[in-house]
Amino acid sequence: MAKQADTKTSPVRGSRTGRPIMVLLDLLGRRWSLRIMWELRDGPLTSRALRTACDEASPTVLQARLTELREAGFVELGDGGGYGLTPLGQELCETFMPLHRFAERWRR
Amino acid sequence: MAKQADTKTSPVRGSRTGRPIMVLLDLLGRRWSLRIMWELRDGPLTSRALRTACDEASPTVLQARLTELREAGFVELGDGGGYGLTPLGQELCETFMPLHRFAERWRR
DNA sequence: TCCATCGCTACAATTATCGTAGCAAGATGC
DNA sequence: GCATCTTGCTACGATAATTGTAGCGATGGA
Repeated sequence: MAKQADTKTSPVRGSRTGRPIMVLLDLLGRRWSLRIMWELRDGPLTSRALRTACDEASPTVLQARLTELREAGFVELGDGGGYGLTPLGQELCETFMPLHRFAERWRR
Repeated sequence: MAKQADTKTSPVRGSRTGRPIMVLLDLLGRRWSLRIMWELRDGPLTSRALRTACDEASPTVLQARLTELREAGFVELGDGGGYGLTPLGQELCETFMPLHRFAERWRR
């Protein structure tokens, strides 16, 4: 791969300040990031199952997001295969849960 | 512009199902969407002030996001100029507030 | 009138994402 | 052994999104 070396996902694309909230908003603002977290909320999925859950999103970008989310510590590759949320990732995911109710109200 | 006609932002790029949560995750998963909501949390900003707050992001995409967020009902253009959150937008923004605390803990 | 700022747009260059195909490694069955 | 399978993951050309710079018409003061 050797695209993103060792830091986070990149020299923080969306913010020069490096404030954690900006880094987080940028990371989650990339395509499929939020969706991936959302789809993993009920438990681990294999890479292909995740792809199916994400409307057959291209494996290229899915792999990229997965790597980023893994480096961020939100997602991990289970020993028996399959991607799942880390405890930290679950915590983050629960932060989004109110979004579900909000979205339902919002559709009108 | 005439790119997105009258529906939401597009025929729901990130999801074919049209489930509100997917539409929302997709909308917020576009670049600068989350950031814009975040920067408007303390009150309205002029388009240029918002641009400054968003690390000089290009006005092209900022306008695009602003239009989408306006069509979604989260942002409005105040009578005296300046973009601000609608009551609905404030509600959504408050949903993100826990993210701030989370991000601070996460940076380590 | 001159100047500043407002919201907003054009346009080319650069990135990111898509879509399809396929790899190597590890199971499983025969 | 040896065919399958499925796993995580990658290559690569085509397409769509984003960037950066410049500037528009309208509005409001001096």
